[in-house]
Amino acid sequence: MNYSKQREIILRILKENPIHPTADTLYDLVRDELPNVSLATVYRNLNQLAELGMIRKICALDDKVHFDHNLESHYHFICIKCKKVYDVPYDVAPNITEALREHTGLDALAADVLFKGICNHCKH
Amino acid sequence: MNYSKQREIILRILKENPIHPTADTLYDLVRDELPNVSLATVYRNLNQLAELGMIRKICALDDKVHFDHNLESHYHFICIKCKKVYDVPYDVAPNITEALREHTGLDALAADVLFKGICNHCKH
DNA sequence: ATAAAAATGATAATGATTACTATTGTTGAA
DNA sequence: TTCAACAATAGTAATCATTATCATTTTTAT
Repeated sequence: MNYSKQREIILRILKENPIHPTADTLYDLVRDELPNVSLATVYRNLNQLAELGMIRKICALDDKVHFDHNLESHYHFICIKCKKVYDVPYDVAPNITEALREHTGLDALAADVLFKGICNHCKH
Repeated sequence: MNYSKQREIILRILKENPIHPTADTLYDLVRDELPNVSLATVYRNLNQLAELGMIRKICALDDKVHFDHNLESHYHFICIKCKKVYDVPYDVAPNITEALREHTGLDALAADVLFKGICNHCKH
């Protein structure tokens, strides 16, 4: 994978933002710095970075894919009103992959936990 | 919601099948009994039934939505090779909604857990 | 400096899902 | 039972997120 300014900026902006943006949202953010960037470039780079394990994809609702730069084990909470995705600490459900193996014999490569509800901001 | 033969058959076939089918797969199954059914009807009914809480949607990969007639608390395992979705018992990660509240103060209306890996069938 | 490989921007294509519309089916009351 | 109001359907067009294509530009190793 060769260097590209586009990829560097995409990754930096994703890292700066705790909002777990979609490709579309990230496209808008990147365009502030790089007005001629193509939406295809954003998708291409996000998929490449995810493929390399440098970022993660989050399948949050039934529609758009969100992206997460945080590689540590953790989970997510999506607000069904504002659609924001929040991080949830690993401690909430630790060792579930081990529990899966004990209970079912299945080996999981990944465990995605997604809570759905209304965030504190939208409650008020 | 008025009765319709289409909805009855769609729901019955979903209940008969443990495979967590997509709308597309279900469309094929329903057409065996009701050759003139429309794909739009399948989508419309699945969404209505999900809206009413009579079935559940599973956001499994980044692409298609799967449907689940099992309303009991349980989780899922998707095989990254054959794409089949298997049920995982609730015991593997019990009380995670309570754990979420204790750790974060957030109230979750739902908790979706999706393990990814290779199923025993595809391993051999 | 340069040639090969990789990445880009622009846009067309894809594929899942939803919207639209004319028609048909269901329902509850007269 | 009949009938009007309304819900649901089949068929198909439209939408929208994502991916593919391709000519051009950038990166990189020699």
